[in-house]
Amino acid sequence: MNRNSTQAFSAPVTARGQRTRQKLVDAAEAIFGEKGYEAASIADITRKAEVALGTFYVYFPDKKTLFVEVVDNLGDRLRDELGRAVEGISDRVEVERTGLRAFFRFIQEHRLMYRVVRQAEFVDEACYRRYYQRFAEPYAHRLEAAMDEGLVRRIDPETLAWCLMGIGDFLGMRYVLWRHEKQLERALDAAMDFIEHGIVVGGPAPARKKTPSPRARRAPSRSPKT
Amino acid sequence: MNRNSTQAFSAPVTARGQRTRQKLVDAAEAIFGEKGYEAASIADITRKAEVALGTFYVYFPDKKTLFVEVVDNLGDRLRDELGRAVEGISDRVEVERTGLRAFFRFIQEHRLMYRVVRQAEFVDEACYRRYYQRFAEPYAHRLEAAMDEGLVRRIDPETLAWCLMGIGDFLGMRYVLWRHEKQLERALDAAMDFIEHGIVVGGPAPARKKTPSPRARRAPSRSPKT
Amino acid sequence: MNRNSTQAFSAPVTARGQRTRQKLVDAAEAIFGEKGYEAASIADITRKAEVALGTFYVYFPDKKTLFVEVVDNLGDRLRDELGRAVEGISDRVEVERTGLRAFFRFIQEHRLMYRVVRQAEFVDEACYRRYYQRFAEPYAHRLEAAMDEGLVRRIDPETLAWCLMGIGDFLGMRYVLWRHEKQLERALDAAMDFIEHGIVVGGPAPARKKTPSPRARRAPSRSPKT
Amino acid sequence: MNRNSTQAFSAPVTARGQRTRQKLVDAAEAIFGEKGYEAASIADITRKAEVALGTFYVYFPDKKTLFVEVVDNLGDRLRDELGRAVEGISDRVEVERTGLRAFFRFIQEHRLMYRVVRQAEFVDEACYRRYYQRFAEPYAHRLEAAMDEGLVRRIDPETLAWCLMGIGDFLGMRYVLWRHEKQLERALDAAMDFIEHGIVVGGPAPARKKTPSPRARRAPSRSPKT
DNA sequence: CATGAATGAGATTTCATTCAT
DNA sequence: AATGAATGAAATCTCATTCAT
Repeated sequence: MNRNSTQAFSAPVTARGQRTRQKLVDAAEAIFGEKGYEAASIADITRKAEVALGTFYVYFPDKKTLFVEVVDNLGDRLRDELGRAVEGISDRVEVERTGLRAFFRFIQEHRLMYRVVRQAEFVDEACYRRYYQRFAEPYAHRLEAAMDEGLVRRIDPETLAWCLMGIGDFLGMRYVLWRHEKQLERALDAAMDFIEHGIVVGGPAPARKKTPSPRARRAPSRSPKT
Repeated sequence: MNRNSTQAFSAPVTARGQRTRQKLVDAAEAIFGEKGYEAASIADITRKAEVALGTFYVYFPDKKTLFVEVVDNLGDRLRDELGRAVEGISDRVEVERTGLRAFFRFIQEHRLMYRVVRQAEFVDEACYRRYYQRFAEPYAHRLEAAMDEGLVRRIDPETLAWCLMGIGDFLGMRYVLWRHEKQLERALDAAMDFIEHGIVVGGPAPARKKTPSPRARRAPSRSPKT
Repeated sequence: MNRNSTQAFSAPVTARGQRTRQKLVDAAEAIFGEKGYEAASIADITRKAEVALGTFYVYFPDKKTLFVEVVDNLGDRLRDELGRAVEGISDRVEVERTGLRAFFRFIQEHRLMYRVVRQAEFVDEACYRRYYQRFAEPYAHRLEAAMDEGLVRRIDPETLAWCLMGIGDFLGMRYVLWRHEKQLERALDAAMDFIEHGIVVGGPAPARKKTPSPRARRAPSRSPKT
Repeated sequence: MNRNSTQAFSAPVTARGQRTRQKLVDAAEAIFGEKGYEAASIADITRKAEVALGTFYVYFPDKKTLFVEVVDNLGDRLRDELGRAVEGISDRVEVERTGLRAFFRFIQEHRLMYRVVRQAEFVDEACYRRYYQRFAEPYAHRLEAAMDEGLVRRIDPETLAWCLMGIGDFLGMRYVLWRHEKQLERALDAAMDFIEHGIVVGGPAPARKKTPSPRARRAPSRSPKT
């Protein structure tokens, strides 16, 4: 059925080739973000990149491969940008606030691309997970280090990392993607208040609590210390 | 193209018709969850529903309309289920914990359908937003009421609602969809610890802090250097 | 990669469907014969059949399947036609002559189709072999029966069948396909002369010769019996 | 489209150029045999020849031209090889046997290329006919000469040549290409028996029978029953 | 109400060929 | 002479939707 050859895929490596390839990646970023993975056609991408249709297949074996590359690129850039943003900040709370702010700025600047990631789930699940896990793991490690230094309360670091990512993601969707940016700063402050102190009224954080059995914690916080 | 919700479309209303319609909705739920919106064909759905291809168009004007109905159904059911789960619980923290747990159970039981929602963004954005806003608004109201009663610290309720939704969403993805359910309870406890008390070590929750101007907070306030 | 469903292919079975299907098969016969397998496009076939392009895929999963069906059809018809032609003829030589003549007539009437078979080798080798073997086997059996009755000299029947098929095929190519039909009858007579008596001058057929060792037969025919 | 053989095409003539050209022809031989004309791509050929894609068009104006050259080469080599094989053999029957054997050996050694010829029919019919006619004509002449010398019965030489070619072709397909080589010698003996003496039992070859009118021969002449 | 054959626009992908280097 | 990036026409195949029964 498939009379394909057995050679691996190989794309041009000259400078000119690199330029063409980049044009395609950039165009894909824009088109995927605008229309979504399925609705974006190769023709859309090559038209935007101002190359011929066939040129696409000189550089990528198929649409999915390019999509995965675009998503991975996005992840790399986001990671680098956030890393740069919080570099040198020692106050842990300030790291979170700055990181969150940098994340929102990144979304603002790559509004279209950000939407693309959600699509990845049905295109290439591995790539989808990779996108989130690439952050979650180092994030958890840094949080754990902060806990060791006494800068953050001791909470299972992995869970905490995913909670904070969820907060960032949803606020980004609500206040950046959906264009309510006037409320963004207010929301950021409110979120930081929540992240710092939680929802419980007046309670100090319990000191050394190991994750308790769920039942035992029914009445948790009314400790005299408050 | 845009025959939105004001459809001049009229479908059978007999009992038999209702049954056929339901078969289609149920089948669509399964197929959309399994394959995603684009990859799911009408033929897939009618085959699963055990009706003829043409019957689809007796009940729905097009594929998108059915998809939107499925997503809306999903949202309604989730809302109802969570509502039922926390009904009658007075302890606010317990409401959160129970709600989170009910949400995870819902995902477990509708693993495929959960994935459908993310697809909605590029199919019908209104429906996608509706899905989240339907929760966010009442949630914010209930949180505000709890604040009024002094059960929850005063934080911008809308922001808080989206933060909590983000936490639930990401933990659900990480610990339910990605099948690490053995860690689910531990993660739930850790998350509740975070939600209750935040990340800051030992500090009491500040009483009445109004959202400060962003610039003013550049350096953490307790620093005389500012 | 391939999000195909797992259901087997199923084509319409109504009378109308049968008619459409036949139109496609007939058109394919003509187009394949005219252009060859590769050069014949689905669009060519549906255009000739006067149906829409998509209709093709209602009846056949792909081009190859239709091609195989066409070749198999051709083989069936040829077999039936030759069978009918020689039915009731008792003189064995006359059977050969009549069969050859019927074969030539078949080619004349299905000139295009006949060319198709040669293409099958690269399309579906099984189908290609089937085409020839379907004849070779019963042919060899009938020849063997004729040998048992003393109507034909005893020669390995399978080899003999393939020799006779080769003769028919090449004469058909030379004198029918290549349009030298004026010479056809003369060629038929010459071929029959050869088939009946071989090329050796004056020699009677050796009576009971079992297939001798190749070396031993170096000087074969100058036996006194001649 | 029709730049047939009178090409205004000029290729490099240096020694280096000749080497490159030969690499391409050799590679094409292999690739065409393996994949068939249509499925073989220029890229396949240049990859195998270890030259750049563009180099192809330095030596050949298009794919078809190279294919025709390959087929013609094949024909030339086969003719030469068979010529060499029977050189100096005086016994006519032995010439046939040796020629057949040499043909089979040629197929064995160029198994893939043999298949190429059948493809030629739809690529370039002239080349296809040329392939067979190049043999048929000298073959017929030699047979006629043998008849003049009384070594072979007098049968229309052209017809006889095509019959013998058909026999060789079909036996080659059946017993060499389809890998039943263990039976090859036996088949060769059986075929020679048939070729020498025909199928008719015991009968002496009729002496001077001119091709009779077809109608007159309806009933075999020796049968009183008619 | 229900059916399912028919439609055709549109998507992906291949590859012979060109041409600037 | 040789290169290989770029081209775009053309082919296969899918599927939402229509409509006659």
